[in-house]
Amino acid sequence: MTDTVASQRSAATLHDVAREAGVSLATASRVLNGSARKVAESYRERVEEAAARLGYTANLSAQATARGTSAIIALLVADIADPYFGQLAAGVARGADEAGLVVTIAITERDAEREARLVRALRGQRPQGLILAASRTEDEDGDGVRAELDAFAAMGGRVVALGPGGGDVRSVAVDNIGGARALGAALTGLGYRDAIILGARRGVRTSDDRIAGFTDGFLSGDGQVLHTLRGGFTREDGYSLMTESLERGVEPGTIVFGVSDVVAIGALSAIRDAGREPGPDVAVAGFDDIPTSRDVRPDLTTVHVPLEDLGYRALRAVIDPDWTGDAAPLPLDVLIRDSTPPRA
Amino acid sequence: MTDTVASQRSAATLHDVAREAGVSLATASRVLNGSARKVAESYRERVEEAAARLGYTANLSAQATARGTSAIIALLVADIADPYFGQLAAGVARGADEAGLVVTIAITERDAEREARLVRALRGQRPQGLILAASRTEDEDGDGVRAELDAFAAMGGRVVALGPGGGDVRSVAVDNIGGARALGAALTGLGYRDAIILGARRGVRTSDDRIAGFTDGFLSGDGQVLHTLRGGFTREDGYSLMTESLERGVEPGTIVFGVSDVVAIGALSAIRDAGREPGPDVAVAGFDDIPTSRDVRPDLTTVHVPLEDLGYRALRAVIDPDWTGDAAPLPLDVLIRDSTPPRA
DNA sequence: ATTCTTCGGGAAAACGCTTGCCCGGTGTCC
DNA sequence: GGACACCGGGCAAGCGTTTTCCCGAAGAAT
Repeated sequence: MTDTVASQRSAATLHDVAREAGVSLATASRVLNGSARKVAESYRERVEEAAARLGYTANLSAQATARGTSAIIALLVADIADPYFGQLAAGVARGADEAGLVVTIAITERDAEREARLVRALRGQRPQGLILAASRTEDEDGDGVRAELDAFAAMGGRVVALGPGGGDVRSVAVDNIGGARALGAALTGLGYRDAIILGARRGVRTSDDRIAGFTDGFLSGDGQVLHTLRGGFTREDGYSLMTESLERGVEPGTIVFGVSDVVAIGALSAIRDAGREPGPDVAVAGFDDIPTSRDVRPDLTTVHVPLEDLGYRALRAVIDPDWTGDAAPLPLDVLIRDSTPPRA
Repeated sequence: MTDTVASQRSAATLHDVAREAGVSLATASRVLNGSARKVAESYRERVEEAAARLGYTANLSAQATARGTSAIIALLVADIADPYFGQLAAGVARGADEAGLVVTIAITERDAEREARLVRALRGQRPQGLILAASRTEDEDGDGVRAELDAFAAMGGRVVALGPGGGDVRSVAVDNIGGARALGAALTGLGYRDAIILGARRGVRTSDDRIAGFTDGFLSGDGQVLHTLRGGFTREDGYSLMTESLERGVEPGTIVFGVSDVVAIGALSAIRDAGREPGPDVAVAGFDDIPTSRDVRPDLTTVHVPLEDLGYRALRAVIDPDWTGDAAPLPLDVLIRDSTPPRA
């Protein structure tokens, strides 16, 4: 009986391969795990055969300790079940796969303290880079995170954030302000004059930017923002904020802007549950263009954000040693759909 | 100027901490990285202070090589942007976080060869366990994967699959057959007699089970399955399969069963785009109860699958050294909603 | 024929950590 | 007061790799 893969209780080591092939450790290493040095063809074959026979796979941890650098990218998201982050993650994963990197994922649950803890824990992996997709907040409570990030950068790790960067943090940004402004303007063009905004907590950068942009665009088209409600980024937040709004009273023909599609979709449900009809009666617009935005009825007017592509870019930005940054934030396109029918 | 975190270009090592604290490497290790042995309080303090001062975080790779075991769980999904896998991943991530484990994620893109390659690559990380959430197919083309899995198990890694396990593979299963059967029966109870099934490729276990169960339940309620179309698991598959069906001609009052909500939602769109009305005219039912199923109109009749919980269980199953397996597949509940109005 | 290069295999020293073992100092028991 | 546990710090041998040297052989140049 030959010494097959299944017969051993723990993984074959490079040592095993070298012995099996009758060569030195050094030679085996050079053959199997990419080295600049040449190895004679006869040796190469022997080693490769031995490796195949033993089912050898390099121990990445050992490789990382020896090389002093890992093949890991860490990805931090607020909530992986949220389609926004799901698509982002898909882009990151694709890029990582192309580059032969492994991605480890951590969930912040939108909690700054937790986020700091996670960055610290991830630091232990000595990843090549860290992609921060969790919603960045203004500095106040983000200090812990900031400190961990600096520590990470100081030990030679690259950090890229989706959204504003700063300091050692590279940034892949979309033009939230411009996109929201265009949306606001387009809506006044459709005849809307009164708006309600459903946003996240003050200080959450993405939300703040979208609110500011929308307000700007809507005002410039002679509209007025009746009020801005603050909650969070989830469907439930959208639902409860909208319910609150409806209780205060919402005139027919008002447009409700949710700072993300998920929020807007929650609002849609709330409107329906209050016995009103989204679209004709109360118009709704979102932001992100997640796939679901096309599947709800009425389908959702929104601003397209190329999420998957963004994730991919973030990955590129993090692995490129001399990344200079994108010139400007990515411009975004408005998509008018049925949830905002023209008011004549 | 003190020797602060930011002043070094690479991470502080345990050696640095030990020197800074004036103790041996062994003592520093025992204080910082959990050991059964006690260390005098005075020493402990010195070490902890030094570690804090230097911003020390243990190098997980080195730890893994030294200990011979990592703190990693590998998760294999077909497509992380799909809400099904997103929720699953959320559950896995939660469990891993609780257990102090890191999860690395890989995307199979529903390609068996790719899946085999990924398992092999992940093996290099020597993870404690592997969670296989990518759709399992019958053995024919899965041989490569099977072999890699065996190799993984042989070197001491635990594997759990969502769906059927077998061999060294632990399994966390839901009762797809029973759930689908109950759905089929419930629909005949609502007065439906003619069904069309939109499924994935033959051989994809989950799809096959759901089709079999549904057919069984529907027939037993005196219904008939007009035809079963095969495609894939995505929204686009649902859309194109439904379009194909509509071209063949679909009588009013027919029920369309999509093997997943995503497929069903694609069908919904196709029906609408063909100028027909989902629900009253052509009824639709799905499977999984993803959040979106409640947001589409008409909201989708489906079978609830506790995805997040399932992910969590999978994680538990993979880390528990003496896991005995759940007695039976988890029973599933049918949710009748507006997409299948009663006919009578 | 002699000296220089070049080539490529192997020995061994890292990498950053854990852990088995030794050993000196206390406290306990008879 | 002596024999005997304990206790707990430190030394050093690992863990599975990579990579720097060293060195002998073979070919090139003189």
